[in-house]
Amino acid sequence: MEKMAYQPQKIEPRWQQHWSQHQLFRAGERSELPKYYVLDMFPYPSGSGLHVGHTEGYTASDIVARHRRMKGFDVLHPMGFDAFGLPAEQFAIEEGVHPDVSTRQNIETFRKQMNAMGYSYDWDRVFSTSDPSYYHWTQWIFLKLLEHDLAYQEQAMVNWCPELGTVLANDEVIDGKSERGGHDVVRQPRKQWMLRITAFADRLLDGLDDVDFPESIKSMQRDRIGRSEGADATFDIVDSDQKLKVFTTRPDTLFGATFCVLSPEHPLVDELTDDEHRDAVKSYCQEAARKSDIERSGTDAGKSGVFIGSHAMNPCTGEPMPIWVADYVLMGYGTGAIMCVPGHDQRDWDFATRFKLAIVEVVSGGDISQEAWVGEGPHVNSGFLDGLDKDESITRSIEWLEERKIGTGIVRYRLRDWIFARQRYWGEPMPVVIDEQGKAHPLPESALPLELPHLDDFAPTGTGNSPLERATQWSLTKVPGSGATARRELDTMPGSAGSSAYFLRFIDPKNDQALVDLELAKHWMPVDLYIGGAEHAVGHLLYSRFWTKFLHDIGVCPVDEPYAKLVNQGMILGEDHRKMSKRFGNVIDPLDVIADQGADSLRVYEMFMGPIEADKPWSTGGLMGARRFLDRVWRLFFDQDDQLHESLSAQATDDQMRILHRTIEKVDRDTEGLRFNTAISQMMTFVNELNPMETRPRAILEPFCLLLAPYAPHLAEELWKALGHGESLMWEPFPVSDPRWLQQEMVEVPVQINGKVRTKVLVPPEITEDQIREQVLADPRVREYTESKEIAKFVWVPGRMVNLVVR
RNA sequence: GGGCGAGUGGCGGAACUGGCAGACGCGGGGGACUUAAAAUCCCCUCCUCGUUCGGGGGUCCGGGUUCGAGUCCCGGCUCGCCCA
Repeated sequence: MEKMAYQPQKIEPRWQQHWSQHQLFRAGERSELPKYYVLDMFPYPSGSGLHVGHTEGYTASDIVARHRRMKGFDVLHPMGFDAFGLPAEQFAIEEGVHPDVSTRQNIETFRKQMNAMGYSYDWDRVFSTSDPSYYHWTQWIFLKLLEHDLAYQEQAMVNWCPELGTVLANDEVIDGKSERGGHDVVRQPRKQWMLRITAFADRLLDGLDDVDFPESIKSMQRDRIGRSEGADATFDIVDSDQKLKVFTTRPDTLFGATFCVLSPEHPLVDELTDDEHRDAVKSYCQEAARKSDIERSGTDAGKSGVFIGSHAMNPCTGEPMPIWVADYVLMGYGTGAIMCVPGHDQRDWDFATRFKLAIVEVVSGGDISQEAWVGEGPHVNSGFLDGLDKDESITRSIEWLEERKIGTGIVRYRLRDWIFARQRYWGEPMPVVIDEQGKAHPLPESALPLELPHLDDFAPTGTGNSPLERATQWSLTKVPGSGATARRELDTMPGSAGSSAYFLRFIDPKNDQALVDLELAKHWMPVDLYIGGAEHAVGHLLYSRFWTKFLHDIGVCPVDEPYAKLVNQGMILGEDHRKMSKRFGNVIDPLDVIADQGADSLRVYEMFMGPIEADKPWSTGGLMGARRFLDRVWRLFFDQDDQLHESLSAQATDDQMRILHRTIEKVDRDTEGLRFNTAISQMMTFVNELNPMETRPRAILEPFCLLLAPYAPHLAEELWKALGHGESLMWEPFPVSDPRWLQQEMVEVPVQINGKVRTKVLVPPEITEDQIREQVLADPRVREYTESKEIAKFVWVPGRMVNLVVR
């Protein structure tokens, strides 16, 4: 007869079916228990399916979900699909399939893969952002934003990508190319729907103090928000009635301002340019328009610029300051004009040196003939600020500006409002109609969801208009409540719309009266653990935090921070240590791995590779190691003929109890702390130590089986059943370690002499200092080193080590 | 240029609040079993001197604090990410 051994391909599908049939992972069934909400960043259902990078994060969250269930929590662990947006649409266009069809197909593939991994999602709650019953509420939130004056239309400079036929968000543009496809992107003015995220800038900043996110993510968000305190100052222009408003973070250095720089787009450029300089300025501005913000503020910043022939008056010194145009000053930030203090700003110093402009010292402490002095020191050459330090003189200079009504203290942000429109087909329709005067009217809530009309030709129009203009029937409508002719808004929402409140919808996915029932939301929010890639560090996280704060304000969401704890899983690199990519041919498909070694091996291997947040290279050998570990687990339970080991009924020995309880303690603590790699290494140690032992007592194997369950759930179920249990172990209580078995009878204590380990002594853990001192000094090895020497010091760290300082 | 993070065997990585550096796994070497191979099991595997016991060195580099530093402090180098 054929030997069974461990055959994951046979047992895994069986248990997946069992779990799904018995709906074992439904949340909310045990509401008397404390809740735990563990969420993955849901995926774009792309055509290429999941790869092993996705499965790393999903496996981690699944282990946490399973561990928490066994620890007595009611766990909400949902999954859905971020189906609207560019990736799905580009895929559809490339394949010549309607996105509605391709999205469904792709979701089917994703679900198949996720099931094959053995993930314990509550599939009752699944939705896709492209489902009308879901985007109903995305549209509803938009109406609420409109109602609260947080959505508005504006002529704005946008990133227009002719190839994709749409406007892109700043974070979808990298080095002047589109993130998707690498197409050229140009700056263009266009009337756009915008969301006033800037109104929440301070709250988005302050909220970071209260959440458990990686420091790097927090600092990226702080950078993006870019709060800076300073002052606006208004300068007179020599021989002109115009005034020039500049923003500066260092109003205290006003006495050192020797020139001003305007952005090429600044409205006064034309008026203030004299005839002599007009040609040069004009061609400079045209050149600048071709560059992206990133190029302009990049490393060459401050290397170019032209004088326009006018001067502003320095209000402190009364000296004229030549006005220049330079492309490193951006219109989108501050007032689009700056005052330059070359003595104390390196970029201004470089510019002044290059164009031979005056450099004046106003803060002492450096040598401004060599470089700008950006450190602190008493002010000099600064009239009423002389001798004051930085903080004091900032305060005084702002007071001085305000007294003279030529300036004011102000806080500015780098954060821009959120461009909330795409000229693409595959997105949420805006619940808005435009009347013949061009005025926007919101739809009533009763008209939601406004369904996306079916279009056979959904490709971008190429004119900059949305493909929805082809849906003429759909587009033609009336102004709600008036009967006046109108057309629907043809732009659709951007990709990040659907993911900005989805965590709320998972709580109550079938509610057709509200986004989410408030009581249920109070129960489940916030998300206790959110796992996903760092690529969403700013965009998605900032947007969803913004929406959460807004929904909180209008009483719809009980919390104002959605995620209590965030973890970014690292990248899985190819076996060649390069980023996994079709180009390098180093992509690993989880389904192939599952077919070869089983899902449990893949789960255990990915968790064993290293810390969850680190980038780690794939290793086929490493995967085989995980498989061998599970093989050894199998053989721990079964003999050669696949019969349970006869010694199952044996009494557990003290050694066995100690190794078991050490393992329980470490696996529990490490799983809790998301240190899955060390939890697994402890289970490996357990198997290695138990393997040569004579007996395999049930009292040892059963708890181990439960420890293994979150990591290798299929194998654990199979073993649990073999041990004679009729029920799934998914809700069995997680083993608890007994402190009595954590105590060692004797501990081996290293003895150092002058910091070097020379010998070891075996002592009971509760030995006193006097006792161990006596034992150590009597030790023959120690005596070799102490003979005829003085013992200057005796250090005893209880239970850890001894150090003798000998002279 | 600024911020954040990282640098430990041939490789992935361990090391609690300063306390035996290299757990666990991969790879490599040797052995057992086998007609043979695979699989499995056992032993060795940081470098170096040494026959063994043992000695010396060793966590990117240079200093420091400490009885004791991978861990803390100062200075430097390299890499990664973000911002400029």
